[in-house]
Amino acid sequence: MLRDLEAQIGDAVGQSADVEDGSAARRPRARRGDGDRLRDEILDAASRMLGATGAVGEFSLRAVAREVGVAATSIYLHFRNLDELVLAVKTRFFAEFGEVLDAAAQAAGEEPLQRVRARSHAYVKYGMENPGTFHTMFAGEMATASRVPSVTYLGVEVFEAVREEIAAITELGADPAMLAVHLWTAMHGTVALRTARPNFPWPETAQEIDDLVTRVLRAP
Amino acid sequence: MLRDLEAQIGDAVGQSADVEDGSAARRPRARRGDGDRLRDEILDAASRMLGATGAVGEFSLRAVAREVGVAATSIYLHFRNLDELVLAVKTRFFAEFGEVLDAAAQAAGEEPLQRVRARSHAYVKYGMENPGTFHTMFAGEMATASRVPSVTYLGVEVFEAVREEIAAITELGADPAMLAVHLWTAMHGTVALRTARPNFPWPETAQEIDDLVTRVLRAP
DNA sequence: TGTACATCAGTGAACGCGCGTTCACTGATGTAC
DNA sequence: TGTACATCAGTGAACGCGCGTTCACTGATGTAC
Repeated sequence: MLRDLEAQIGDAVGQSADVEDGSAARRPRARRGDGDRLRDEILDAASRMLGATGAVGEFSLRAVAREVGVAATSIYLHFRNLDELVLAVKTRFFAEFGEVLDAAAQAAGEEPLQRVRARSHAYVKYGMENPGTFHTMFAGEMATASRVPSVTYLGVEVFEAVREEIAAITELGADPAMLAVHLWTAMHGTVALRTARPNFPWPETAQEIDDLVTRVLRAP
Repeated sequence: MLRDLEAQIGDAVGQSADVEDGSAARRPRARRGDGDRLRDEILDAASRMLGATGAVGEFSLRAVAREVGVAATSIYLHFRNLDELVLAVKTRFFAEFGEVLDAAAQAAGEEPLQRVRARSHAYVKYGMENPGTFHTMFAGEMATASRVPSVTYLGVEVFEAVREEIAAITELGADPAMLAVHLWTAMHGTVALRTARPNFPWPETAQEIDDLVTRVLRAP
């Protein structure tokens, strides 16, 4: 009862009475049947954190719980362990990444070469603007220490989409799958190297991508 | 005295008497003026560990000390902190990497295109065979949590060497620096993607590299 | 040739911290009767 | 319309662990006299 009163006063003042530690305020508990809301909030917080830093030092189960404003144990209500949470984040990242690339291709019209070109630019743009996200998606087992095996095929749609568009370009005189791997490799390498060596005097990005795409795809 | 006796017995039997915990046996202390020997041993152990795993879970100052068979505090006799040790390892890795690439170019003869080709194959081969080393060299600040800034230009020789060889190829009709970046990017991406997605149906490596080099370097 | 002493090459206990995970619990809320 | 009760949505203390770093120390060995 005393606690209720304190809480009301706290709410009236716009803050809870005894929280002064700088972390997110204790979040209100969900309504009955609405329990999955916390799952979303955890996923949101984890995505935000992994997207920002690429997971290095600050990411941990406890850190996610702090960010959400919830007890560390509450994570276990929705994810079996940390690896499962990270896998969920990766899956979400890849879905978003795929949508961004598809939207870029869509905006480029019907001509398959232009679509591939747009896709390539979007790939690098996304990677450069979201290095944490990119790192989380691709650094995989090596960097995340996440031993979830199912990551193996995450991101295959990215490849499939570009392979199909390349196959639609006539007179290439080469295996579209090979060319798709070339392009994927080149775009991925561009992002990886540039984020790893930000101070190197790289050529202007758009020009490099255009030149790479042209060289990889032109007929002999 | 009793300890000396025990040690002698231990040596005679081929193991030290009271060490049974599975870690490396306590190493003998260096002779007077020979103190830098420990520095080398620490560097060796750290290189071995980072080269094997790419640093993820198992690497730590204390783990290095255990591997060497020395008290954790002894590391501080030779390195100011963990970051400095990691930087020393990276520097060593890049020196070795550069030598491997140079040797490959050397073995390919005088023809610059063949040298570039050999360099490219060696780049990918080294990366695929030493994923931990590769990751340590390039994942940099993002994955290692090492905030040493001087890493920025580590590996520039790798670029410089290939740029010069490309410049020596006549009738390219393009900026050699741009082409060198293309190749570096492509080889780097090949290693990065293949180690990140080992189960993807990649084309045969040598063939892909040859095709990539040809496409990137051929005149219009 | 002997010996006091400075130096070198380390050691070991302790610190405070954050981590993943377990366990038993709490208290609000919807529902069956 | 009232109320007992099951369920839901969490909490909080505790565990054992390994970490980076500090501090005061130890004991062998070379060297100056």
